[in-house]
Amino acid sequence: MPNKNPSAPQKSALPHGATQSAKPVSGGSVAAVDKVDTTYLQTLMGYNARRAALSIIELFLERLAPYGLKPVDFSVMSTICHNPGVTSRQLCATLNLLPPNLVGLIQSLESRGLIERKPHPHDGRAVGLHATPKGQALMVQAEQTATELELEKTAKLTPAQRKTLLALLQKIYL
Amino acid sequence: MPNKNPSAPQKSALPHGATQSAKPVSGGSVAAVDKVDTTYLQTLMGYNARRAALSIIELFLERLAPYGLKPVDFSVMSTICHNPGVTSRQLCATLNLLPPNLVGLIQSLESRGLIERKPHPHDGRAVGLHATPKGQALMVQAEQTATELELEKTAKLTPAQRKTLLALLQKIYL
DNA sequence: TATTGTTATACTCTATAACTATA
DNA sequence: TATAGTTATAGAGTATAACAATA
Repeated sequence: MPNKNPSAPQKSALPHGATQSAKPVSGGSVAAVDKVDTTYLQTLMGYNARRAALSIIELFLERLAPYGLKPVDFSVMSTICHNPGVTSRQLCATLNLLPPNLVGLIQSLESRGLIERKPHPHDGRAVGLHATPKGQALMVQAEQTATELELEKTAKLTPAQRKTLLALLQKIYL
Repeated sequence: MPNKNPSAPQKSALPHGATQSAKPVSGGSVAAVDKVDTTYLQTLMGYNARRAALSIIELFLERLAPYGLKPVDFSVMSTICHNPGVTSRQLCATLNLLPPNLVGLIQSLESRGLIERKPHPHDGRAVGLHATPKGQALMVQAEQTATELELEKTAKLTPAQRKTLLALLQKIYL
């Protein structure tokens, strides 16, 4: 029984105006769809957040390609820059990544001369990650490019709406 | 030259209080990071939207698993239910999918008896997709489960904030 | 015993090129 | 010539299990 409370309206997974017992049009109900209705999906936060994120990431990939940075590379490099000495494990916890998937990424950044690995002061197991001057210089440019691209993609929003949107999104995942 | 306008403050990709010319602490600057600072990433819409989406999708996968539906399966089935006779090409355009990736998905839904393929009324190349009674019944339940799960994940938001968030996200990708 | 970092590997998701049948 | 649907396949992203070194 989908409706425990009959007074509360529920979504129906049926076309507008249709009911569960509605019969098909005579001849087999083969009408063409002119405009696709996505009313229901647009009520889902997961759907809208994903579509918005992918829309921004699409442009991100294009604009950040000259820096050789994809979204995850960018967020890792940025976090290292702003947190010198951060460990892999801390990056995983902060950015919601899995340790095995970070290994190759860190090695790549190191071989490009963007970061350095130094022994951790207290913990012999851990390794502190530090951006090199080259890495820092790259990220100053990359972060500016990212910020600009984001302002373009959110051009329909006022500064106040943009601030509101950021705060509300963080209420979901933080 | 990163700053065309020196009077406009810019993000620096450097730790708080640090400057490009700041020298490392004596001994090699090997201080441990206690709390990771993500201030900059949190100013990016792409980052926040992605993190929020993944947070919701994580629970979505768990709750919708009994229905055998993953996010894309769900959005496809839902769109077919609400738009009887919709074509694959229309689904691709609406949901931002690529045709080759939809083929196996449609075949799977058909072999499960959730949808039927009927000839298109005007276009001999196209195929109209229709949810079977079994598929419709499944989606009534699945959509209710999805809606409930979303309300849980957005529990920190007021109904007004939730509505605002949906509208603002759509301003980005629509 | 628990944790950091690592290796190997499997699985899923996404993207590209090329083909057919019809418009 | 253009479009709908399909096939095959490659690449990227994400996941689990297990191991060595250190706490």
